[in-house]
Amino acid sequence: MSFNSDVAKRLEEISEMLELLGENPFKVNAHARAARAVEGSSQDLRGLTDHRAALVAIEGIGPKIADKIIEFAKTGRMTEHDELSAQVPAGLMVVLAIPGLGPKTVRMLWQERQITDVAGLKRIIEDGSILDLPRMGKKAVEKIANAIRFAEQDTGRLHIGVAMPVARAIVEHMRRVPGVTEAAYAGSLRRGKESIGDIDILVATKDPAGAAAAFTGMPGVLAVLASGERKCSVRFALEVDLGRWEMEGLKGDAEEGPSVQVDLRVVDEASWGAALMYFTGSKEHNVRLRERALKRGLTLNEYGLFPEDSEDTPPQQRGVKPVASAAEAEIYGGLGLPSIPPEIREDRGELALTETPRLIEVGDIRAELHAHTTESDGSLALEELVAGAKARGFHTIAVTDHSKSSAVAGGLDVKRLKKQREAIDALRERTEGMTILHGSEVDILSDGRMDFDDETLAWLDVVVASPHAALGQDPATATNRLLRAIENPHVNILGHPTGRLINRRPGLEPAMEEVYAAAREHDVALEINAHWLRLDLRDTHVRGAVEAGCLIAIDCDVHQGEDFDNLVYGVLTGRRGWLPPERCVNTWDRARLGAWIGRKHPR
DNA sequence: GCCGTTTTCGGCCCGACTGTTTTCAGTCG
Repeated sequence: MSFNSDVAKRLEEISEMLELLGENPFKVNAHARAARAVEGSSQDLRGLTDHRAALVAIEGIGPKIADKIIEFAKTGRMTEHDELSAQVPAGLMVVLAIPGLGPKTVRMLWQERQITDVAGLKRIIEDGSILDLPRMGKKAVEKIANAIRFAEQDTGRLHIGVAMPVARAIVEHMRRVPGVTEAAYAGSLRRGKESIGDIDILVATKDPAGAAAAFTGMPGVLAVLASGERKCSVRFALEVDLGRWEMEGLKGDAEEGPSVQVDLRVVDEASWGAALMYFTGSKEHNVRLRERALKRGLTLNEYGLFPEDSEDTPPQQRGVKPVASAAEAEIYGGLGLPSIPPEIREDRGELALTETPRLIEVGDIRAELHAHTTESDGSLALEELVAGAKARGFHTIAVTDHSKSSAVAGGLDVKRLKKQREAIDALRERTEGMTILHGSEVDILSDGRMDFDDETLAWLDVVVASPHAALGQDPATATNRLLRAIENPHVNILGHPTGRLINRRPGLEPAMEEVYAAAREHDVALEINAHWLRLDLRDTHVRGAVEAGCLIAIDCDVHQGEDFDNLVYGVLTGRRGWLPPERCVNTWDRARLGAWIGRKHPR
């Protein structure tokens, strides 16, 4: 785990333990916020621990928390964390993680019945003694029991590539419901996060009851969790195809199969923009917007931006006319801000923008530079791959089958490479309008050596260098390994730099600042591998790389035809990293891209 | 515990839903 993640985890735990001890809620929130600031930071905070002022300069980190971070860097411990851990049983944190059980209830269970873990909670549910506690009726207890059951089989967050098709299908379903004038998905999915907790669907309609009925009654609904006038929640069945990664680590109820919670919010058309903004989040972004509104004598809620007054009743209930409400852009404008793209609404500096940034879009991408054929572990023949790239309007496709060390993936040795070159030359003869580059996804061996000698690397048209094995090595070794690959004079792109698989394995944890600096110096593009199981670089790394002046490549790592469709996830990740199109080599025209690649492969 | 274009002290976002209540507390997003 990276230093930032380690620190964030401890700060988050401090926040939760303080909450269970009944501490000041603002102190609790301050730690939670600091944890998010640390987790979301694009720089490795370990490098800042010699400069206290630099830590304190980060929003959400003050002098006290800075000292805790410094202590952790020096000693590997946080005294406050240790002291709190001695007071709060570890099992209580697991109980707190059960949806529907909040700090007040868990604290009450702990104090009144000495419950310190899930097993204890199950025991008093089974013997019925939980019913004697305040606010614990039959229905409440049944809900808790269901939540425990689901939590025990829950796999955590859902990959964006699994959630997105489901959300799109539900939005289409809701659009066809009579009376519905607008439908969209919101939440972390709209922000393009790599994984999501649940799916948020928003509709505008004149017939809320009809929309709710159409939602709770649609095919795929396994259970209705809540059903109100403005909000419904259901558990929805998932069909998951992990393709060449066999299904592992993603499981659901044994009988029902994997599922996801989907929330429907029903709003009036007039407040569509305010509602979409509110339900898109992030929570931190929204809080900042509300604070900003208050400073300007306004109040912001999911119904609109209103003039501030001292009444207790919310303005929309008193017929107060909003300053803005129908469109997101109007509300940002009313707050003196440019429109902020959903992907960067994370309270990571976006509210200081004076104009809407031009971030990369799917339509900007003109080339795929990382693709496999049946020669290694792809399922597309050479001709099919090139046809697929052409169908998407690309001007360049790079054929980059695995190198010889990736034996299980059918990696090519030099002899097979030469033969492949003949086939590519022949295909070039009969292909118009498409530049076909003959490259290789060359293994970066565990010590940083490349899987081919320099002569072979130079002979290839393009080289994507990727780590595939020894992904558990320590950070220092991993850093040297990647730096050595970047320094090779024939490497164009560093492929999936960390080798992580989301929710599956953490991958390498190199010193990213050093990787950025070397990549910039040696003119190597860092890849955003667009497969939704990888998204590697991840969003925060992209932000760091962009700030460090690096070039980025967004590649689908095509193994089968559908993989081209993963481009959207790579682009979303780029947008979350504030990536402008000109810094992504896949957006360049044929000549510029060819010249950039060719500098390392002279003919 | 953090923060400051009214502040270095006194604030800290806002509303819906649920279940257990008879006016509201807790949770969630």
